[in-house]
Amino acid sequence: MKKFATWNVNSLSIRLPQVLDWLSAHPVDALVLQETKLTDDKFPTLEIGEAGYQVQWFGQKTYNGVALISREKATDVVKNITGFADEQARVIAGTVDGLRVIGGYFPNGQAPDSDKFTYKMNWLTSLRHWLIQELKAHENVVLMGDFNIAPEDRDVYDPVAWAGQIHCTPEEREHFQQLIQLGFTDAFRLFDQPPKSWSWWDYRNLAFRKNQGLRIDHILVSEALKGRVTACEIDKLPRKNERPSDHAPVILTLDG
DNA sequence: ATGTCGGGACCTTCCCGA
Repeated sequence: MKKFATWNVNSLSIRLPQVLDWLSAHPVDALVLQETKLTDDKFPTLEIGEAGYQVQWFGQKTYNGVALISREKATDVVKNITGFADEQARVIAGTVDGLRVIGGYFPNGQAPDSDKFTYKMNWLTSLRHWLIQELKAHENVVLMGDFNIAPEDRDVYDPVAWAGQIHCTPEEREHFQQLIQLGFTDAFRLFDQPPKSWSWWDYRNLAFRKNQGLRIDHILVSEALKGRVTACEIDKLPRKNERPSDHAPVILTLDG
């Protein structure tokens, strides 16, 4: 049995103790983090090493930043999308125990009429082209992270209010479906899930208390892995911590 | 409710991004 997870921590400086606590309760084989918001020289390699994990990291000042934490050292590490020049640190990929693990912090996009949305569309197109190559090179691929896309209306607490809004536009959802068409499966939807399952709740408006959220953090598995998936769950517990991230971790369990 | 966070700088208060 193997376990993989993704978590947007919204600043690893603030959240490191929670990440270490979480790892001791959930000793996963690999965990990808998003929004570390740390330059590479400030990355807490020592603390993560003391917890018994290897780590690869790729960050920048103030914004973005990703990491791949794993029991076994990741090899063939790639930072950002090959073939897409990007100022922003958003992707880290590595091979762990024969599985290609790709962690992504997809652009937020801000608003459908913004420059940031155009960037998001270009980023998604480039990601897809690169993934075609990754899928040719690796049979077992796990693509996970903060996609900043709610794929369907059932992934949105108020689909009417959010219709056409960022995370829910037809263009973003089309990009998500194009990833699925590469041969990926949304592991969360392989199983019956509680209704109103979200992975993100706005800090504002008492959103978590009212369970007003979106499912925008995902774990996609390649065709060869689909039959090995035995569970995929959102762990809401860390969102109840005293200084929580606005995102909850998502956990994948594989047979064998 | 444009309601909260986190980081950073023109730094104890504002701005941006989410």
